[in-house]
Amino acid sequence: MKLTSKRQLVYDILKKAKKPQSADDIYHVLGESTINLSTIYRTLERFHQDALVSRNYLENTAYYFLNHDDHHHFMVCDVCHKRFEFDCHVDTLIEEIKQKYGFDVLHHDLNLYGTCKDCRS
Amino acid sequence: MKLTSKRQLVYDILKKAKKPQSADDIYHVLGESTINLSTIYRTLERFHQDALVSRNYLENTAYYFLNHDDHHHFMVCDVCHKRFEFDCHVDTLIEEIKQKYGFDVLHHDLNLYGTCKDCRS
DNA sequence: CTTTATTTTGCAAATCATTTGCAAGTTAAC
DNA sequence: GTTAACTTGCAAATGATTTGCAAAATAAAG
Repeated sequence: MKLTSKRQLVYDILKKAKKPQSADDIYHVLGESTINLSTIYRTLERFHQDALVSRNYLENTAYYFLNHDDHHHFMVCDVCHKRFEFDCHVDTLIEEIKQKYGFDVLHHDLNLYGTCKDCRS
Repeated sequence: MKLTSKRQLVYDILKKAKKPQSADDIYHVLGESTINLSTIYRTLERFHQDALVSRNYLENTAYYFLNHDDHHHFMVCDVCHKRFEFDCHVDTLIEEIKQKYGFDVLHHDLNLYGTCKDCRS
């Protein structure tokens, strides 16, 4: 894979980001004069293929984050639609899956939906 | 919620289906002369709001299944792109989340990605 | 350091899933 | 039955993502 300036830009944003980024998030950070949206999509897809990033779908939008990051998971509140991150420990679950189905799990995607603390009260 | 013939049709399909169905899946079963695609979308969304069905996103498509069904989760193979269902036991995880964050989890969404048994050999 | 082969990018248009406005049709309740 | 409220079809809009193609950038070779 060639190291180009555009790819570097996208990579740097993912590196700095505290949360998974959608193509559009990145586009808004960089600005339309800096990079084309489709370049971002192609870059993210490429990174994903080359196992540099992981992808997580929230609703119908893809979010990407560097693979060596801790992975991210969200709780989405049905009432206020805010998103909260949570720590996930599914290692034992994944180990069970490997044993049971012979499926080698490389990444996973876990979202929770419900009502957040504030909206419950 | 009014009981209409179109809603009945959509409900019956979800009832009979062995796997979660996308709006398009249902549309293809019923045929374009029977129901309009947007009616299906509206119906599924309504069912979802009224907690009759659950929704699961795979890639950027929403899949729906009746709430009293066992819930469904998929393992998606990166190589052959086939989808396999697996039993999931995340009850303890969800209980932890409630304790830790005060977030009341109503449903969840868990997909695994990796390499399936056949593609590993 | 120039030439060449290969890959990447921008742009515009296409595609896919989903949503929406509006007028016409259906349902529930009086 | 008549009315008020809700649902549906249709066509057009939207949002996320993909694609074709020609121009630009990069790496490789000379």
